[in-house]
Amino acid sequence: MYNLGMDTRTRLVNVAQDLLWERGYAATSSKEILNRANVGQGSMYHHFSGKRDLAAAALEQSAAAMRAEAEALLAADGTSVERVISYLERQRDSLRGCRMGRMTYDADVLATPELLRPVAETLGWIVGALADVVRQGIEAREFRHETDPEQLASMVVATVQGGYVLARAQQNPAAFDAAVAGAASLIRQQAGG
Amino acid sequence: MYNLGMDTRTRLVNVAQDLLWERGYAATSSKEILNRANVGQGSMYHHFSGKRDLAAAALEQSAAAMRAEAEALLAADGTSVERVISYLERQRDSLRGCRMGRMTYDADVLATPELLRPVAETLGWIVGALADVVRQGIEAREFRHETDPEQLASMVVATVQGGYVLARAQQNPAAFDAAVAGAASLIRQQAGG
DNA sequence: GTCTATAAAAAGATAGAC
DNA sequence: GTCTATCTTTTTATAGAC
Repeated sequence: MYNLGMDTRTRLVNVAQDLLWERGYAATSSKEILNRANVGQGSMYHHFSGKRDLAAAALEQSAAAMRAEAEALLAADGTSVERVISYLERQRDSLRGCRMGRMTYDADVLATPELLRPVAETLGWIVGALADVVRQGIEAREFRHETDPEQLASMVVATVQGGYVLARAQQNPAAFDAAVAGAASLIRQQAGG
Repeated sequence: MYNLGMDTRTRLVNVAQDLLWERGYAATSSKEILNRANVGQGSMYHHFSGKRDLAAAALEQSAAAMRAEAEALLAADGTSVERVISYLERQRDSLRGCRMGRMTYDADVLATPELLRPVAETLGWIVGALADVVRQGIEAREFRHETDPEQLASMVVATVQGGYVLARAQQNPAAFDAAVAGAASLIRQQAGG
């Protein structure tokens, strides 16, 4: 799974990415990472200064991946309205939640600048990128000219993030789908669809 | 703070409520609860079977409080649209986040039925109560008749939950305010405001 | 009913052999 | 570069005095 031709350092980072997504920072032990990566304790301390340092590398990599996915989605063809809706309705494993958003409820992450930074930057970047799409949509007269791009973009990202919370609470992806459908429906209406 | 005329059991539950909100379940140690409540270790094991049992009592109490707040808000005077908007724009300490919603990113909570139940029930109840308000608004012709009450209600609660995530990521309440304003604006438009 | 003392396990980190 | 052995602290839980 994790040790097919990858070097030790890469395996450690990949496993840490998965465990941070599944269990968060505080609830993930170094030992669990080492076991899953089939690596001895000494190797981690050779490549990293400790658990926090490894987690920082893992979060940076997850942040880059998430940003790349969003970048591809928002740069695709289609009208502005279509691209905003496609961000909302993109196929997601909603019970897994967001690997960046979930970190905001990990007290140790909030208290550790190098762990919080990738989270803040990634979510901030996505809101900004969506706001740009909305601005284009206003110029193209797809959205009403009174539309506040930053507010609409924030609402879209918040709906997705909050949809994860609702779905995980019910252990049912339908709760996520309902929230997203509600947002998409309102956006289509105001765009005159 | 916590030991002014309250009995030991009550103090333990109140402190546990606060710490679960601040740090979650896994990251809160029994010792931290006992210290803040000024209670010896033996007392906790006299009143509760252990940390999980105390946390379950604390979450039940927080769930009841949160539901009571929402109940009061949604039962207030005003049109349906006004009541939905008032839920969105209610004054909140947005950097603190939601004491129920945050638990969905605590792996131990998801794996422990007695801890997950109050979370699932409370968020489910709020979505249902908001959907009822929307249904009244459709009958009163405030909302378009094609409006899906469950979807709109889910979107409203998700916007709030996701707004917390955005605000905590940026450590800035403005991110929450923007998301909520975006949702309120779309709802007012579709309601012909 | 409340306390302290203690146990047993798990955590993060270090030392040093290979 | 990687491993195992060990140390220190913290965590949850139990025992038993008062």
